[in-house]
Amino acid sequence: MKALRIATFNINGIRSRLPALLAWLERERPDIACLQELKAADRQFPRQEIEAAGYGCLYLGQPAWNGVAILTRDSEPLEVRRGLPGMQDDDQSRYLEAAAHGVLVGCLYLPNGNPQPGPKFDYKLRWFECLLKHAQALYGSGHPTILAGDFNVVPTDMDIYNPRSWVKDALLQPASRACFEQLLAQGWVDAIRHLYPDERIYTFWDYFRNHWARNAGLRIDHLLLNRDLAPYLKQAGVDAWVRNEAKASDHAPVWIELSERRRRH
DNA sequence: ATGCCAGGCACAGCCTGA
Repeated sequence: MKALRIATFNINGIRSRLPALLAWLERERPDIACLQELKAADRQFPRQEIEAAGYGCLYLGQPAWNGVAILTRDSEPLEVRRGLPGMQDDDQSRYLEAAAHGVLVGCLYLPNGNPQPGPKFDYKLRWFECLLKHAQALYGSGHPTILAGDFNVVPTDMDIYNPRSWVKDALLQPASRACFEQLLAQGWVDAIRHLYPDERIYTFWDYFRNHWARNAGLRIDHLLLNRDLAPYLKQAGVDAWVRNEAKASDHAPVWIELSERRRRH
């Protein structure tokens, strides 16, 4: 394993946010970047600009909504899968899987699920069940694997500034949290929480109510490592400076750094 | 209980996000 930096970023519109994306790539130089909420059809994806920045890319878009991409520095990602197994008739672009830099990467944009209860929440749980099934296979695959993306789940009350005002939100529902806990029960390591067990760390601050200035955030973007990759985890963090820029996405990038050698067992 | 801000599209008010 070579030292790697892997990031996930819900960009909230890759076309309107392209200058911010390029500035972030240039400053942070992630080896692998998973993007969500492209809000662009494939023919609108800014491939040339991203390649000019030194990144190969795979993308699964659709007009106006959703959309995921995997960017790899100085290389071409090898596509493994587009779409989640069991969701073949899903018309929403939410999952892309690729191999790059010796790692298998699943880039996901889990459904929001609001309002709940209702069909959108049912769809979220159905999608999550398919993810759990696929994640189980990936976990024991023998390949160093990461699941990265916007999971649209606040895992615990420590992952939100104030759960009371969100108690009815799909992101905090016991059923949503139970699915996330099932991922952890499979053995996946939540990189941020593993390295910072007691800290309040957020990845999303909505545009309402001055939440960014008040640091009233949620942690919903996650990087999960399987048993073959977790021993290499060295560092993790949030590029909060991105959220402070003009016309920023409501999410900030989250990243991990892997070391060349195993660090733990 | 609802709107708040923002992107995208049908380019004018909706729909969606979380």
